[in-house]
Amino acid sequence: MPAAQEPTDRGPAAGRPRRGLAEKRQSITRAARTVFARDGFTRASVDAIAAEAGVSKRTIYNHFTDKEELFRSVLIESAGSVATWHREVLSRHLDKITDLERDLTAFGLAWASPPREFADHFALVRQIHAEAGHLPPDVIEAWQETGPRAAFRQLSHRLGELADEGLLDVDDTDLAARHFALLAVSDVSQGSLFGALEMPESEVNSIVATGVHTFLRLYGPGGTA
Amino acid sequence: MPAAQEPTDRGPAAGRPRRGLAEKRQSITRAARTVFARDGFTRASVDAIAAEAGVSKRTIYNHFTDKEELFRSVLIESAGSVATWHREVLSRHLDKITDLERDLTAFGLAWASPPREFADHFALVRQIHAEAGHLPPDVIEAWQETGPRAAFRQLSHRLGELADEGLLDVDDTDLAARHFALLAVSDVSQGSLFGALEMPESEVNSIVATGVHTFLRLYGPGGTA
DNA sequence: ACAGGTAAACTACACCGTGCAGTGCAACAG
DNA sequence: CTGTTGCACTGCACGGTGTAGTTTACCTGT
Repeated sequence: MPAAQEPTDRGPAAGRPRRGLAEKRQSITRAARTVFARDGFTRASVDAIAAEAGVSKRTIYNHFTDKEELFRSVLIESAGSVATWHREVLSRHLDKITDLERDLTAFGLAWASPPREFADHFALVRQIHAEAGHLPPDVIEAWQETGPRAAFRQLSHRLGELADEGLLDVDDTDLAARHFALLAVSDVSQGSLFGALEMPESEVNSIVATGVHTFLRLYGPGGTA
Repeated sequence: MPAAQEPTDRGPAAGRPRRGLAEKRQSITRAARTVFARDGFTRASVDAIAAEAGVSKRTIYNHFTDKEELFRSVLIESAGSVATWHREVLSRHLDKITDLERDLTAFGLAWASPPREFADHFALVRQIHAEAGHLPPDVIEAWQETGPRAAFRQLSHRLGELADEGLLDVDDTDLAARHFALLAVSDVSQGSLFGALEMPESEVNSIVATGVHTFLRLYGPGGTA
């Protein structure tokens, strides 16, 4: 429901939707994402979001009926943008394989240490986990679908292709994707309390490298170590 | 809830601290754990906790200076009791090995599906993750130490022993413990949104079994598949 | 052993201050 | 005319306190 609908087609002759209009909405959701990520739904105040967005509180209620609707919008939008980013990363590192372990490691590293712009998002994910009991199930469902599951499917698909090319020895691509995520990424996530704590880059490197290595022990071609 | 530390026998020349009254404190922390787990720190109201505990709000402020101090107490107490439970589970399934894969699977299953009484705790953990940025670092540190890290150390130690007995092929026991936790338990956790969502028992069984099987492909003796 | 005393612990309830979601409205800008 | 702003304002929920009165657990005196 909160997807990127917005027909916004006001009037025939009246001319295009005012340019500043949609941008306001975006600056609101951006600010909201930051504040929600930092403070959580309950602690975050609409006034704080308005301030962060450089917008009057009234304008927020002009675009969103509710604090909760705002939250939901932020959720899905954020999941979408991260899924896009994830697809890029996947494509950048895994489209052309030169050295499998090297490329997988680079991919895992990029995945495990997202750019600052997406740090908000992962804090937001922690909020979702905590709030799950207070969120409508369909919202959670929508988030999972556009976010993590989409990312998973892409990885799974690509691993399948690599297997077809003989670079990997995989029969259950979904399982392999899960294992890659667990070994290379979740290990980092858990160590850093899911992004809540800082982790020295060297340690991230080490964990990802070990994770990828382990992954290849499981799925490397020829069952080699 | 933790060990049996309250004999309740009013045997000798009584005690300085009144007996029946001191247990109010425990009913408060128990109720607080439930409410904090369900609603999170911010959303949870002291009045709600008082009601849940069957105690007047004033009594709570009689035992704890602060809502935050109450939260901290709940945190550490809960982590401790779960660590105890975890030690029991580990001991029950891994003290005597008859069939390694079978025993490991039973252990992972027990770990991944804690009894109802501890459901609160894991909800609480999700709250910690979300609140991490608003929690004093020493509190987080204390929680990690008495909780997850303690559990980890035990598992790591036991895996080392099993390796010594030739049942496993492990050189880095910490890494092996992490891998076991990731493959057998985290996979379940993530699928169920860390306990926020229900997961059919059959799926839990399947995931754990697969995880243990994979673990043994990595660490099984003789490097067998 | 039992009546009564004592103080600590507890309760009920009113109360303060504050912060916050959400609204109404008049003035203003493209 | 549509969207925005600033601001005042309502209503409410909550953290925390003060207090006066009641219960409880223990300690006596007889």
